[in-house]
Amino acid sequence: MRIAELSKRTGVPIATVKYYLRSELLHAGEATAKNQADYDESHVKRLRLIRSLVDQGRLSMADIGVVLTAVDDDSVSVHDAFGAAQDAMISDASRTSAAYDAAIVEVDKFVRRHRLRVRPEARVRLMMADAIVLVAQCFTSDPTTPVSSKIFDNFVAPIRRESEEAIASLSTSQSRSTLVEQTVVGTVAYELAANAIRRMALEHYSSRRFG
Amino acid sequence: MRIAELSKRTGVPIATVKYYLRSELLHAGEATAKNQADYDESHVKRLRLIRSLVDQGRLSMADIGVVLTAVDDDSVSVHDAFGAAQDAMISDASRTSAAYDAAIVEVDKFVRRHRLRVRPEARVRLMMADAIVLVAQCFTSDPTTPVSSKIFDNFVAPIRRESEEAIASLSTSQSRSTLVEQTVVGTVAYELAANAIRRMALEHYSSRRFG
DNA sequence: GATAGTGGAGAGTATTATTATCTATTTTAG
DNA sequence: CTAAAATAGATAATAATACTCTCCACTATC
Repeated sequence: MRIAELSKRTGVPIATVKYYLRSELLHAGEATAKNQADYDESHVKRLRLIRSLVDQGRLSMADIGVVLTAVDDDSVSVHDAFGAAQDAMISDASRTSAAYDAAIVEVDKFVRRHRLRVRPEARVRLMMADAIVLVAQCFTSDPTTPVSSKIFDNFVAPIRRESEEAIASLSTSQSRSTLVEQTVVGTVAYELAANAIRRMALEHYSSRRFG
Repeated sequence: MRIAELSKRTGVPIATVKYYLRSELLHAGEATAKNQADYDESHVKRLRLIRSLVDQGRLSMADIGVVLTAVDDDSVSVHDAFGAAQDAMISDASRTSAAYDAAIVEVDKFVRRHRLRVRPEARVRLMMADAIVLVAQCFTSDPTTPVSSKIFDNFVAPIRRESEEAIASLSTSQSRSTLVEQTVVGTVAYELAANAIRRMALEHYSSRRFG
């Protein structure tokens, strides 16, 4: 198909498609002439993936580039690619305070206590530390002393069950890149859904108590 | 305290504090002279809240303004303020496709099935619809036919338990604005933590299967 | 009494994600 | 076959956002 149809099928303006091509987020179509190229379903799929990461995942173009590189690089295993993609999906805020250092210690305890196989350098540890700092800052009188990671212990069991199932349900008949892709989008979709459900539940119980 | 100390205690640059004052996200200090004002703990607290919403909640200044208005307006009940704040915490993407209309129908079914007291106009419904569209787009061959909301049914029970507890644990001895504030920050903190834990669990099980 | 800090207002800047323009083709409709 | 429409690719322009800087007329402090 030509660019006009690609644009129509995905709802992404032609100028934006060209921009993604230039940025190498989208692979070039098959050239048929000096100023003609042929796009296929893989372009539609990739475009949808990019838009999902922009709109729902709220990733920057740079981070999307890292995620897509991880998806596409065949020399990297599924697990490593997924790790790289996950790292790219975590913002790089400053995180340079005493509270952070203390929070990181709590995260390490948490990981050990639950025997989670998480890389020591995995950025998801920073994400968890963010949460701990946030709770300390807004729910305690002294924001500098860290909150114990035990307050999150009750979350672990149900989340583990669900995520184990999510990984198990991936079909190995899929190509490597599709597996990574699905895990990435699945992460975004799951988080959206789970957060939405909790917000609904909060509104429900808030209504009962305060409404 | 003067602005320099306020800046030092919160890590927010003076120029930025002034910007928040101008934008009315931060209330003015008590004026002691034509060019002097006195700031107190309430300013420190508010500044931390703003930074949390910027850094972790990824809200725009405009949306933070809406949230803070809901927090501050004493004429609105805790429940209504919380609803307004939650609405402001959901992005306003386009959401104009056939797939969306179908997804919204699924969300309504979901809300009814679980007997959740959620306002018909609550924007969290759009958030849930986003998740359904995303799953349809990336896990099915035909992205236009909607995915059933039942795929999320298993999430509900544990999330309900946790959120019921979260609402119950709020101390009524707190001021109205503090209650709303804590629910807002709590939402951000919880989502951060829960998402982080799931990502850790995903890495764990991915490591077992693919590592 | 010199030096540094302050409130307030307005202008300036950096970044990001597009969107527009231009040129040299190529396709396509009449 | 030919004129209008579309395309690739490159460069420039734009819109929005979140700051950051510069002034100025004071005020505090050493």
